[in-house]
Amino acid sequence: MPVHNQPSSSLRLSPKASLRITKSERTRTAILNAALDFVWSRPFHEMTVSSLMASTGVCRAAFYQYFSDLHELMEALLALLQEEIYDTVAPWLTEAGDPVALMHEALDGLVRVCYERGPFIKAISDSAASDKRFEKAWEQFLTQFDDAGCARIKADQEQGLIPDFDPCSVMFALNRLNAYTIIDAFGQHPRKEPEPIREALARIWASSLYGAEYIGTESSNLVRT
Amino acid sequence: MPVHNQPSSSLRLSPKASLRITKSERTRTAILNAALDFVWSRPFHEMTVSSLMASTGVCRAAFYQYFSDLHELMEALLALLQEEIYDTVAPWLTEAGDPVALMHEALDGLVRVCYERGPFIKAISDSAASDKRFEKAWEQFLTQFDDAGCARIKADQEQGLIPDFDPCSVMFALNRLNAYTIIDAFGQHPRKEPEPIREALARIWASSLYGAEYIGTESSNLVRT
DNA sequence: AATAATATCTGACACCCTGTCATTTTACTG
DNA sequence: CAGTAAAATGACAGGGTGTCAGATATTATT
Repeated sequence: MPVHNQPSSSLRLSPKASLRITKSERTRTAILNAALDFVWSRPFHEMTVSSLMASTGVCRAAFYQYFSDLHELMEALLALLQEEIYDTVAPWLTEAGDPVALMHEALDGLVRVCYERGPFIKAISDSAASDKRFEKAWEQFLTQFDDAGCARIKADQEQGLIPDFDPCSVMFALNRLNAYTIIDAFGQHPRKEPEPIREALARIWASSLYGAEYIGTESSNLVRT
Repeated sequence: MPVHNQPSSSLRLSPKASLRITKSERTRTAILNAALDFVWSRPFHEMTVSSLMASTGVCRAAFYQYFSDLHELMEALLALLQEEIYDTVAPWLTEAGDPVALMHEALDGLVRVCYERGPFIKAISDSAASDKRFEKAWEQFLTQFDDAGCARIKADQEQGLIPDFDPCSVMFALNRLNAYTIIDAFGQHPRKEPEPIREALARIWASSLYGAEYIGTESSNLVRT
């Protein structure tokens, strides 16, 4: 078993903390963990139901008791990622406070989390290329941030903090910037260094939204509410 | 056969203008055209050697006389796209002149071409998810623009037109911005409207590189050399 | 603790796609 | 209009998928 400097085990699932752990729960978790292990070190397109079930010790056909196919499994994993990322960037999206500082914090957190999960996120994105249903799930994952970010821009535009432009298309573009810069930079071994990537994203977001003077990480003097 | 407002036939290949058109050339072109037709209306992952050869009238096994697999075929198509796109954006990358105006022209052309080829470009990108070799070709395709754009930024930084930041990571990010914004916006039917996308990209590039005052399409007053 | 009921697992099957090969058919060349 | 080289063909093995009836293990009941 290959060793990596960032063990995928950090994302391994532990069985639910319920009193009775049914065999079903254990098997399902074993399959999810086998998938997480797999995509940490090998590309998604090499993952087969056979290879996955081989590493759980359960017969291949049992897989279909838990997932209708590999893409449904990936959908379960995407849900985990979605939650983790949303928690990280939520402050800029929803909370009141200095918008520039919150934006920088959101980008910091995003880069940190996605650097950790790099190859896993790439696997998610890759698997969207080969399944209509999952492609829609991935699209919705991105759209969620489009909508939330768009609302945030609108709010800041009303306060005069952001110049008047079409918030939807700019947010659409900035979210693809983040998603795919991160996937291309952190999706394969060896991953690129996170710090220059964070700086590049921060620069682009800051200058596009709030203007050149807010490019640094330090918080602005803009006070809200 | 479904009808689209942007016929894929605009990209169809015609047999080379040589005196003798061998049967081999005709078959090869027929396969490439079958692939172009296919990916215009259906996702790449549904494309099979069988389905392709069925629409050429030639036996499936003949496919392997021309390409070792579907991804090698896609590599041939990527080469076409690469040429077309490079020609469009080359002015900003290489020529002397007002850098801001040239950048806007490059983005104009890029959006125009990629809107035309939308679903085809998405097929290229999708196919990179399922083959190590082709993934490298796609990566090189992007890296080519990273390198050229990075050199351009450096040159403009030396002239004081662009502030001092790490040109490589910013160019890396801006190219992913373009590539995947375009793929997500124009890759499926119905495609998004091109104009708002163009504006969003232009705004982000202009403000990130040259500053907020050069966001409009009109050329700047900066004169070079 | 024994047994009934239910949940989980299993091996075997048909299906589809791939890539290869010996062979046949077709096209180019002199 | 041959003769040779190129192209196309059908058949094959290999490997992956998803399903099912039947076997086995787990849980619940008395």
